[in-house]
Amino acid sequence: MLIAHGLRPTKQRRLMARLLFFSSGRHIDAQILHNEAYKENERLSLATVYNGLREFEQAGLLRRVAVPSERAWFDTDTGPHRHFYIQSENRVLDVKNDAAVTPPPGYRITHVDTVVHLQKIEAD
Amino acid sequence: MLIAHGLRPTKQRRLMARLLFFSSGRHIDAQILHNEAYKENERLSLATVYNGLREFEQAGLLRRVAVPSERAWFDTDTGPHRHFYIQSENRVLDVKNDAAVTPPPGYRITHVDTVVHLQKIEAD
DNA sequence: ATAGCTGCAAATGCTTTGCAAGGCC
DNA sequence: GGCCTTGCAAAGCATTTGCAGCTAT
Repeated sequence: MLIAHGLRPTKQRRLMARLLFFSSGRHIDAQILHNEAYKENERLSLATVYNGLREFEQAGLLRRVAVPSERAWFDTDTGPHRHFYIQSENRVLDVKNDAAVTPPPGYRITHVDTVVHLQKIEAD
Repeated sequence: MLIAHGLRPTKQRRLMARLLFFSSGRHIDAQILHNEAYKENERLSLATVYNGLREFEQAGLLRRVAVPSERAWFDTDTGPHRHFYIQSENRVLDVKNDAAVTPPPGYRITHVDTVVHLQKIEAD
């Protein structure tokens, strides 16, 4: 998987990949991933986690989620789908149903933020 | 306007309000606003701009836009509408047409990020 | 008068980077 | 072996905060 995306499969990157993709549809930030590595008694510097997440993102393995948090969130599901964000709990969830957006019980929608990402078309 | 939103109309806040709302549908961050203040030969500390933007946001005069920029963007239009974001130029635009999302000429859509903001419903 | 603001600088928190040491092909 | 990667610490940014002095009401 790493090789297929042009990344050398080092010990650290293999660990990160294992933690990230063992279960699907995960939402993580650098701290969380770093903590998980420590729980597995693996040494992994925080800087390497940041660099690794950026590499994975550029390789198309992760997608950055646009939540107004002070931290950067990544989603292991790179396909098109929407997110719930609970600011008070700093938590990110997937919108399961693709048709209707139904908030989880006990929560109400305050507002919806839609950002269409653009890229300049190169001239020939 | 400031008084109506519970903010004391100090010199600095009046200046910020003037810069922000003189024209409509503006997208700004703290740096931009600070620069504009300097162009008008007004002294306004960057910290005051940050604090002011936060106050304006909490007062409902501004809305924070969820772009994956390292800086926080604010929109003077607090109504529901969508945004374009051009990462390479660090620029935010409104989606004009409410029905179809048509990118400006010369740009193509890379992906769409939708975040539904939730809030916990307080128990009675 | 007095509660609330502002300015400055320092602190904070997240993220990136420089560089020497180590690992992968 | 040679080049890419890691780890650590330091640097870099954006943003917030502490506090003394100032300002609306």
